[in-house]
Amino acid sequence: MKIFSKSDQRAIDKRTTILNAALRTFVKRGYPETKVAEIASEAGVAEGTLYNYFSSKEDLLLALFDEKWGGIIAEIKSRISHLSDPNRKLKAIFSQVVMMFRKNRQLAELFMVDIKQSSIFMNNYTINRIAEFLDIIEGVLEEGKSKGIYRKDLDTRVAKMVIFGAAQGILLSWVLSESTAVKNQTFKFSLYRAAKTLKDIFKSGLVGEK
Amino acid sequence: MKIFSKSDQRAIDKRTTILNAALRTFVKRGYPETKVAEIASEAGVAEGTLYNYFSSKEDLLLALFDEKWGGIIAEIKSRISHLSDPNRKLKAIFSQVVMMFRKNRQLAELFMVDIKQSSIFMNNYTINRIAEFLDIIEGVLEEGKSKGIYRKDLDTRVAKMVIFGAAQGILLSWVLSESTAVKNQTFKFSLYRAAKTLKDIFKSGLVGEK
Amino acid sequence: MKIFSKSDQRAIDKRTTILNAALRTFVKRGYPETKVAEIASEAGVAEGTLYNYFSSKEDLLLALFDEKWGGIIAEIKSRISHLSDPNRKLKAIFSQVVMMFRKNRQLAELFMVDIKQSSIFMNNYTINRIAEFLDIIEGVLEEGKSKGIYRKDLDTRVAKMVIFGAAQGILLSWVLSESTAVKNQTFKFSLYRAAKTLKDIFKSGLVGEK
Amino acid sequence: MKIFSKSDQRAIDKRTTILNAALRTFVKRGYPETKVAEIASEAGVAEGTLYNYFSSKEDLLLALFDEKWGGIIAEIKSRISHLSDPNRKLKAIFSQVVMMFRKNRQLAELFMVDIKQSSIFMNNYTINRIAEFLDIIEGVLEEGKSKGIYRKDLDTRVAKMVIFGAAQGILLSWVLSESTAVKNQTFKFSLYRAAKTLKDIFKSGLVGEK
DNA sequence: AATGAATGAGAATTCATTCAT
DNA sequence: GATGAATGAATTCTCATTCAT
Repeated sequence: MKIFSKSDQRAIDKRTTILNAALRTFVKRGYPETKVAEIASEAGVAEGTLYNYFSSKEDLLLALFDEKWGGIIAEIKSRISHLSDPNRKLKAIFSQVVMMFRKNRQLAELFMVDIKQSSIFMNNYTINRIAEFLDIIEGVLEEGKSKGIYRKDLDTRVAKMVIFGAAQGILLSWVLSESTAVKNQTFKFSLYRAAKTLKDIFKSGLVGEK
Repeated sequence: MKIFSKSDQRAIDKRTTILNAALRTFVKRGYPETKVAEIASEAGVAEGTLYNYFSSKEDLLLALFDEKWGGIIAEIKSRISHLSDPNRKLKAIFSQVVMMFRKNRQLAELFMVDIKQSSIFMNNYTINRIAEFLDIIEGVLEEGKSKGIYRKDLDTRVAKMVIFGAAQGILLSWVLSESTAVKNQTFKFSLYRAAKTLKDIFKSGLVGEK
Repeated sequence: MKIFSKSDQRAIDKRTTILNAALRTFVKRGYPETKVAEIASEAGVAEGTLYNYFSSKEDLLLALFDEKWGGIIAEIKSRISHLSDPNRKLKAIFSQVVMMFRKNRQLAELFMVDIKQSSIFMNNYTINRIAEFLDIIEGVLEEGKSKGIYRKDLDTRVAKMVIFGAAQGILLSWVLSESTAVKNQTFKFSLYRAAKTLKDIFKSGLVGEK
Repeated sequence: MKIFSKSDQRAIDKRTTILNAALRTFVKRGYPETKVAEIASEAGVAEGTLYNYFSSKEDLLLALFDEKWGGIIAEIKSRISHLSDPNRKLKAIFSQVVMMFRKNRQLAELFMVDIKQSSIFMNNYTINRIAEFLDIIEGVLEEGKSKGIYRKDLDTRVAKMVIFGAAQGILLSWVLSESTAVKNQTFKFSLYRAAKTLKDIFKSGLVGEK
């Protein structure tokens, strides 16, 4: 069953090659410092070729965000669809994010640091993409409220931001923990330990289980 | 007791004038889109003059961060020094941050959105300044642990990031809540209500008190 | 008697197809704004194919000029060969040009406006082609002088340029008369009326006959 | 009586310097082939400086056209205001143009050849500037008609284009007469002789005086 | 100290042409 | 002959910073 013709395949390969080269280079230099020439060179194509697949340097960042983020969202939706307990759903959401980012650390750096260096960060499009993720969380929280698992007075619209922010904080810690700036600190950051702490806090607060 | 000579005073005034002009302009346009000429014009001085007080455009952002952030830190330290209960200290920290940002919304936008658009974000210096704030939180958490108020197994190095991230999430919500992209949503964001939600979650988790 | 083989014929058709597509596109966008890709698309062939028939984009313009202009010259020569009166010859020359351009307004625009936007305008080749036309006029003028119809002191080398320029002025008027810039003017340009004015002026000057 | 301050004067000098350098370079290479870097170098300033005085390369051409053309128009208007005979006025107009271009041959080349290579040629602005000149001619022709000097049936709207085109033809001849393409021709073009021919033709047509 | 004109390095993007298939 | 993906040279304009006045 051949889905793609040879030339389609070639195009797809090249597109992916360029996208991956862009990811590596954006991460290595940061978005603004990355020169188009460098991406092309990294991908082993001419600069012009790059513009056969993407309309601009920023489009490259947007495409990267779109594809990778879309993949995460899809995976999360698929995972939590099998679960009924809101607590398990939240846990699944977080593990999925953590796993995803562990598998591709560059992605975490790109999303946490570089995506904000571009004007696309404030685009409606990007905001809506992030909102998708927030909406999943809010849905779970609402479900938990209606099932009597979460407190009745929980403001889910705020809570989702708290959770999102907290997760961001964790990821930022992780990213920074290996940056040169904090490398010399003795503290060894463990993403799994951090996720556990996060879960504990949201489960029962800072105060002990008692 | 004269501390500053007249010319010193004039210099300080001009420095402050420029700094405030920079703040307004950075907030209005975003850091990368802000032209030095615009800051100078906004401050009513020549471009060259600006360089008598700051070594570069980035230095301006750094100075802004430094002074404003430093003020917040100092204020927080002063406030919590009178308190003994870690919970109250945490609350004081948050209210202080919220009040500070409420008073100067531009500052919130700058720190939440623009500060990351500059490479100074990853500077050791900036990280250390943020670390100062994180250390205050960690100190309170550690104090709470030793006093038996917080759970023994709380990973304070992670928890401080969670708290910081959560606070960032709240502030980002607030900033975005009035962006054009989400303006049409009916949800009216209240910083106070959000702060309460944050406190509740950290106090006892998502699950209800009882 | 077969002059062209089937494949020759096909080739000629394609050449003509491309040439006509180029004419339409040059006229629509102007020479510099016309992209080779657009001509190819308009002609329904691949970009590469175009280079099997023409060596460059400029060559396309040159060929267009050559063929169309050559056709006009040939037609003119044929028409005036039957006439003996220089005045009638001049008139025939003008009517022929006017008719030619009326039939293909795009051609007029291309020759009046776009041909000058290419460096080929100053090519020896192009100049010589224009010179061909000028020489026909000069020939008629000389004939008129020797027949005693035109004044003895007429500088035919100058006069031919005057006539050529005047005709250009008329054509330019006509082209511009429908440009947006002058469309709102009430003046409705008539190419025939203009030709008559031209003839009258050259026949007896600005001053009235009597 | 000091009209300009020192810095104004400096700015004006530099503006003029750049404008003249642009004129020389446009003429030498043609507009499209002229690189901004070359103009800057020719003017002895940095490239950036050029953009302190003109907003773009095209603006430079426009300014050149504007100032030089405006000067010609103003001079012509001044000259013919003292005359009452339409024939003398027409003659004055032509001599003025010829003198102007003789004094600055580069200008003639620029206006006849290069100005059309830019899209500004079809700008409303440029067309209106040219229309100014045409209107002067039309005014004289109308005056001649009402004074009974020119034929009653003269279509002045067409005639002005004929005259303008004829003048253009003359100037083009002159410009081309020294181009490499026709340099080897024995014909030595005389602008004065050409102007006389032009006048004769318009005065009494191609046919002799009597 | 203040000025602001001058600087010039720096980079994204276009598009005619080529050539492997 | 036809294709169209790949090429990469080539160029304008920006703007933080400098420095002569």
